[in-house]
Amino acid sequence: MAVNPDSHIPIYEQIVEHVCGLIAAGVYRADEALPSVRGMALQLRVNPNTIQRAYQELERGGFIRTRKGLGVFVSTQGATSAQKKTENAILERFVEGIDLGRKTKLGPARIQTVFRRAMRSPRRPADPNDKRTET
Amino acid sequence: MAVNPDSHIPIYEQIVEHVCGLIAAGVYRADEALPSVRGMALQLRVNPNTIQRAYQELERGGFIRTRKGLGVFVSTQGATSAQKKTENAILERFVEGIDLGRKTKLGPARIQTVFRRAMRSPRRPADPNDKRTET
DNA sequence: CATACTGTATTAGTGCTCTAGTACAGTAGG
DNA sequence: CCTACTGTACTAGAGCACTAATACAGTATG
Repeated sequence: MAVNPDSHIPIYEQIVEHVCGLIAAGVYRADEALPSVRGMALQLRVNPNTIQRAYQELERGGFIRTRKGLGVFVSTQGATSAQKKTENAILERFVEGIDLGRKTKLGPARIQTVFRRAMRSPRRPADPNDKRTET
Repeated sequence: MAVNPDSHIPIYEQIVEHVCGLIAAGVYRADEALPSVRGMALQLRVNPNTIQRAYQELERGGFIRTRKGLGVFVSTQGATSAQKKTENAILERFVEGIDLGRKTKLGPARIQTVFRRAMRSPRRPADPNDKRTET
């Protein structure tokens, strides 16, 4: 994963969504340790404080548990919570798009066509408006 | 339309998308005048400069033409351009959502289910539209 | 020309994000 | 105990995006 500093979405939020996705996908499992604050900061080339803020939000969301001196661990219900959150995020994106379509008087059929096209597109191509980036 | 100042999307960009949608929908037709910078500012309760910036971007995108002392007008190809742009915006939202789903290992069927649910939801403004009822 | 409307430019201020440095607190292991 | 690793807290500052106020410039009309 690489952070996109040009996005209007703050870096710490990009990280939150990224890590949340990894937990939801089962890359990090319950009770498994995530990279340390400093380690992750090195890895993503951002300031440790930025990571800390992301981890704070993840803890507030109940996805992880942090323990001083030990590290950061996926919480027991982390995976299911993350999955729920991610599904909400997906729903939100879809509703946003559909809303746009309705506003410009596109019919449902047309909107669905666009969706099918989106399903076919393999992966997000590099975009100036991109909100998240890949590893 | 109500602007959402709490969004991480800048107000001027919200306005750009909004006006673009109106043009695409045919609410404003070719050569028709849009509300003046100051008029729109009053209407949306934002600073005229914010409107100006939105109009600047719309002009750069070729959707409108501005003339000192006269006003702002929908360009000849404004509608078709706006439709194209809007469809791209929709596609982008969909791809974003789908991408999220893929990252969390959701199958296509599951993703489509979420989409259907989104299609059913009548309207979901990500912002409280009725947050303040000023004059 | 005077007025009143248009859009434009410039400058300033506010708030948020991010970075940086430093210090503190808990745990593990030699 | 000492060291080295964990997370945490705090302060200060730079940079940037957004907003705001004000002054400038062009057009129409009487």
